[in-house]
Amino acid sequence: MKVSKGRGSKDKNEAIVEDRKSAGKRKAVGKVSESRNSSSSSKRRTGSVNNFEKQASAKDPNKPKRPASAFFVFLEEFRKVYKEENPNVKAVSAVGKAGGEKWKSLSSEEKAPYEAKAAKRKSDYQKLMNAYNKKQEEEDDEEEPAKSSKKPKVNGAKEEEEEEEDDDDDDDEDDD
DNA sequence: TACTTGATTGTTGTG
DNA sequence: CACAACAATCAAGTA
Repeated sequence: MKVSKGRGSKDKNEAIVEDRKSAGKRKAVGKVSESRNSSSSSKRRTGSVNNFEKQASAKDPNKPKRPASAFFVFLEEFRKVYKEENPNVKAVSAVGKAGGEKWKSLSSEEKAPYEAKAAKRKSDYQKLMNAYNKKQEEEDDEEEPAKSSKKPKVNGAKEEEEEEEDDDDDDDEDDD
């Protein structure tokens, strides 16, 4: 029991989720945002509140992008299938709609493999972030110490996240 | 930019 | 100070 929730009285994210869906796009909802709105002003861009920083963060080529969600993983495959069935349709919106519809049609078990894949990506993402984080610390010297200090392979890179490997799934193996 | 949904992230708010 | 929950942006596919 967590005494009380955060700022809002709504302890159910479901309610919000519904709202989000209702609105269609989660943009400028202005529902319970009165609070953070004061500070964030309009929208909290990418990380930084100041538009100035916005570009800074956006210009980070080393910054790992967000991992694809289960839906995106599914989309990747769906796109291929959709393309074969609809070679004429190359609009991303078409695949998005069709994919979204199909996605909802799938059962939890069917989404399971996709979620598993997405989960794996998430782990990798966190790992990349770890490296990215470190980089930020030693940015003072060199961004990529590839010649001086040579670090062949860091095996125990897992901080606290245990990664489960599926032998049956295709994974990136070792690179020599 | 169009569109999909999920996730990541950031900020706020209360205890 | 820390957790919790919301709120907004972004992630890819091509013309």
